[in-house]
Amino acid sequence: MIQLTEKQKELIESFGVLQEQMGLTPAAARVNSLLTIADENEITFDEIRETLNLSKSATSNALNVLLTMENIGYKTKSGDRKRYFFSKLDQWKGKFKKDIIGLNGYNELLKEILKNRTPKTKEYNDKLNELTEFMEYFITESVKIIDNWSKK
Amino acid sequence: MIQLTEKQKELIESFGVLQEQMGLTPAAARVNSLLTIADENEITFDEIRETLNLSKSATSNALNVLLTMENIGYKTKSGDRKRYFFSKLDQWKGKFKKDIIGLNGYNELLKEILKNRTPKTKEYNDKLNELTEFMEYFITESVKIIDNWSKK
DNA sequence: TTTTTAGTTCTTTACTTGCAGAACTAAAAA
DNA sequence: TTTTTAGTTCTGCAAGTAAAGAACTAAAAA
Repeated sequence: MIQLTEKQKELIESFGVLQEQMGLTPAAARVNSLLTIADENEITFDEIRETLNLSKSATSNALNVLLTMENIGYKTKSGDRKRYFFSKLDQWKGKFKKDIIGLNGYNELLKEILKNRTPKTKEYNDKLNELTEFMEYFITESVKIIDNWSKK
Repeated sequence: MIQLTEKQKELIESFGVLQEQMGLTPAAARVNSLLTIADENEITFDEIRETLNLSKSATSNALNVLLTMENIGYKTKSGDRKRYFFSKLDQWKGKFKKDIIGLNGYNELLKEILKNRTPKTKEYNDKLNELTEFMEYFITESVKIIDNWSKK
């Protein structure tokens, strides 16, 4: 059982809620929050289960989701079968970049919509065109921004 | 009933799927797609209902969701009680900006987590600190990018 | 005044989700 | 060889959602 201050419990809940809004299940959001907030950086399956009052299945599924998203990782210790889970913070920049580049797919569809529009609605088509150009601009410039940070 | 080419039907489906992934319900996603793709820029409640084979309630709810999100708008014509719905494309830039500025809330929480961490895990705390600095940098730079486009 | 129009709201149903609890498994320990 | 450990997978349920259909409503038309 991981000892948590009241403040930490509170932070786990609010950070948990934020992450639910970003698509995680309640259980996965709490596990990720715990690993981000707790003083001990490496926490075992059973400690997580006990601390968050989750069932084994919920714990197992949450951890596996977070592992495949690479939000967390784990290490092992020789002569010890347990896995020690920890929060990975360094995937953030990569995720930002991926999300932004993902907008390309959206933009490609917008362009195809534009290509297939009647020429009669010029005003609307112009707006649509401006939007695709904006998105293209935004994507390339944002990626530049992110890459520039890494160079600092 | 709005006449649609096979290509348009196909585009409505693929654009619909994309928008479901962005959080819209299937019905709302199709309505938004229809308003984006159809040749006629202004479409009535009943035309939408018929074209997409939706119930009145589904149509009503979808339209109201899209209206409050400001994804669509409507106009009226004097001596005609119907509302004529259309796709708003110009909200996109604003939404981008809002989403990015919304990251501030996330970042504030990360900062508070950092403030409440034990000083013992220096390496981890440093990473967390770099993350919050990166987010701050990313937010201000992205907003600049967006504002620069508007000035062009 | 009654009927029609243009929707909205309520009720019910089919389906999905998140999780608990129990059964299971594979490796290590006893 | 049996038991324990460290989980995973399966089953079932409670709660939540999306949408159909029907009942309703407010304004306009007849």
